[in-house]
Amino acid sequence: MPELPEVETVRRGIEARVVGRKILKVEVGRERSVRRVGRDAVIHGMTGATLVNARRRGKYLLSDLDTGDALMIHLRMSGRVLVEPQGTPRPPHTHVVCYLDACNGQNDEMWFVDPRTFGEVVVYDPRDESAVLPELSRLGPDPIVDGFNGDVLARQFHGRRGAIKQVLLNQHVVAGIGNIYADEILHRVRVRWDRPVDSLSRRTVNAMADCIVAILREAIESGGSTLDDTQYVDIEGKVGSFQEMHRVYGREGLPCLTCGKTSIRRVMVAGRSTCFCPRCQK
DNA sequence: AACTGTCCCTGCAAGC
DNA sequence: TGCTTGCAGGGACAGT
Repeated sequence: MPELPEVETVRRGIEARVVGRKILKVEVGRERSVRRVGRDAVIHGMTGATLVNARRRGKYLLSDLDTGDALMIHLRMSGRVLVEPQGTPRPPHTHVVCYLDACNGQNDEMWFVDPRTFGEVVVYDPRDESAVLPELSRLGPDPIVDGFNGDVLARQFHGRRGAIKQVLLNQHVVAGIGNIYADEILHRVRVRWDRPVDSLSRRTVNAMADCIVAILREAIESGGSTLDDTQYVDIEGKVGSFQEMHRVYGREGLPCLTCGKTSIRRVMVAGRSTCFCPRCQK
């Protein structure tokens, strides 16, 4: 599932393959993928426009257009952005198609593909950002884009209560961490998912900040994590490899790779599966 | 303000 | 074999 490292990998792909190319024509299949502003706004907003950059905040992909408008793509659970030569058969659930101008003699299409349709494509006037995308202004710091360390994390934890895992999943606290990386981060810093956030020592918070940055950076270098359902692939359709480095996620019943003794346990927390080592994580 | 539960949606796997 | 059921999960939203 796309979390920060997967979204960052897609961002890099858009930067390399789409930025600077004019969008000649736009087709929207399923209205639900453009539900926020509607079909006409997306078609009219992107037709004839050129992406001038590819940015990211947490799991939000953002681009400024040369028309003055902006583009936001959120992959949510199952969204993909793919760039393929014009005429390539499109996969099922291709909801938005952008025809790109020729680059090195190649006419390409950029597709937004999303089986579960939780993802969305938004084109908007940046002056209306707080009205169209109010959640952007509420996002916490991005561990890669923004300066991020123990001081920042301690400040974000201040006044909060509840289980550390749910706090890490809260995008208002830190932007970009999802279910997989939350489990991996907590395992590396040896903290159990249900530790109250206000019970963590300052030393542990510092270590956790270091783990957040380290794991997310390592995952970006691996091109993200692709699970067995292969929902996530990069813009070229290639799978990531960080799942091979997972030490808890998807390893229920297997021996912990750190202590080598205890089996990884899985419990459901707020409807999300949570994997941890009962021996290593306290 | 911050927390909890519900909902959205489809594909797939397990169970009967 | 073919149905039903449950699970996967990000985040907005409503309710507390």
